[in-house]
Amino acid sequence: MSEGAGRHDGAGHKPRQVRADAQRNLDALLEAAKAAFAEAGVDAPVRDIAGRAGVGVATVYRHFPHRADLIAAVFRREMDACVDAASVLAATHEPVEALALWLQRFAGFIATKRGLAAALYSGDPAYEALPGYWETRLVPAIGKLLAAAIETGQIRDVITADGLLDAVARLSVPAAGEAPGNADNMVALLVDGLRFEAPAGKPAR
Amino acid sequence: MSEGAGRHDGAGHKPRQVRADAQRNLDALLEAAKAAFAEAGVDAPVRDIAGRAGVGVATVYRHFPHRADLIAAVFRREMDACVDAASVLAATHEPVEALALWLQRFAGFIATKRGLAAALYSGDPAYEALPGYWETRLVPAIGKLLAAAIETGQIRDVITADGLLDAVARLSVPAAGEAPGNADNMVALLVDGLRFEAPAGKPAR
DNA sequence: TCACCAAACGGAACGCTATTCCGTTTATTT
DNA sequence: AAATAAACGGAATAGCGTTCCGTTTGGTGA
Repeated sequence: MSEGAGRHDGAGHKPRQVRADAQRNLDALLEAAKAAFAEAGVDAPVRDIAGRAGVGVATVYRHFPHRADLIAAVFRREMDACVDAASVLAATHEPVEALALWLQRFAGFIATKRGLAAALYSGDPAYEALPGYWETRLVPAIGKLLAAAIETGQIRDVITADGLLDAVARLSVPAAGEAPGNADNMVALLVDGLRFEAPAGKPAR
Repeated sequence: MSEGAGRHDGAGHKPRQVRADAQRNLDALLEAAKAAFAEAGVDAPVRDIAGRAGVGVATVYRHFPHRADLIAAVFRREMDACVDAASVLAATHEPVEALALWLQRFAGFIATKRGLAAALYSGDPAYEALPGYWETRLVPAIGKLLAAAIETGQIRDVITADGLLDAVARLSVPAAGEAPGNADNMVALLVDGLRFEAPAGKPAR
């Protein structure tokens, strides 16, 4: 969220600071967009988002040249929050529980992304960088949780971080005409599957 | 041909035949839509499609209440063509070759459906019936080809018709930043994989 | 053959969207 | 406090799906 506001950058002659109100608006915008997308899917109109944030549409377009850029920014931001949650959970829970909790958190994250999967396949160049971000940030995060959980001997070492992440994501993408909340059950089942016949553990429940 | 139209309309009578021009326009429309979708993806504007077909937009909406209905109709129509191709290929080629050719045909079909996968996940109710159609028509078609090919002993019996169809479809969905034509290679590889160590065959190449 | 008429038509009109434009406001600097 | 460029809001533009409505036309019964 914070980036190095360069005091002496090589090229700039007049490194005027970013205006405080601009930064405030940017934050409000991202927050409003997140809420709007969760409520109405990624098709939420730009006007609505601008209205929620209490800014004009031009402000939206100043920060994000295209609507898709805003979507991508919100998505990245939420991925970052997921990544951060991983270390917090790792520090406050037993490894296996941390893994399970994080997967539920991640499933919830994906579940609110109605239409995002569709957008990703739309061919819009704004989304091209997202899969790379996924690899770079999420996979290492879950990788540590998974490794730690395996380390305890309570779950089996039968899946890669990448594979687990992908599976949970697919299970969590909302399908037409499916009861919501089912994804959570399926993810839990997955974790129980990992626990099954583990060297030092027993199946849950 | 034998009734006083409107006087006593018996049940099951056709008060009036479908007008010839209406049928012509419907055909032209489906053809134009198919071309437009192949060229510009499923987001092709209704106006463009109507223009290609030489009709007004109202004519489009008379036949298809919503744009999505037109997309679904074109999709179904092309699925039917695929299904028909299966029996033709089965009658004119050796079983294994027929299977391989049909899979290439199917891959080409999916490859032209830019944005269709996205549309399917959009939640639009017009698409809800398509997966069922898929199961009902395509799976039996490939099932026969696959069974016949296995029968020859030249390929292994290690995959279901459903699974094979699904795999080829996934391989063929155009991905952002991927070289086109790669899907064909991957599908060919899949067939070679089926041939590998088959009782009565040898790996291709 | 011809007159009739509902089915079918074309294109303008409507409402909603993303995106751009431009005159005004304001945070920051001097 | 004045100067100034960044940032602003909202109206304008452009393009979409969908609807409306006056006009045309293929089939039919006479």
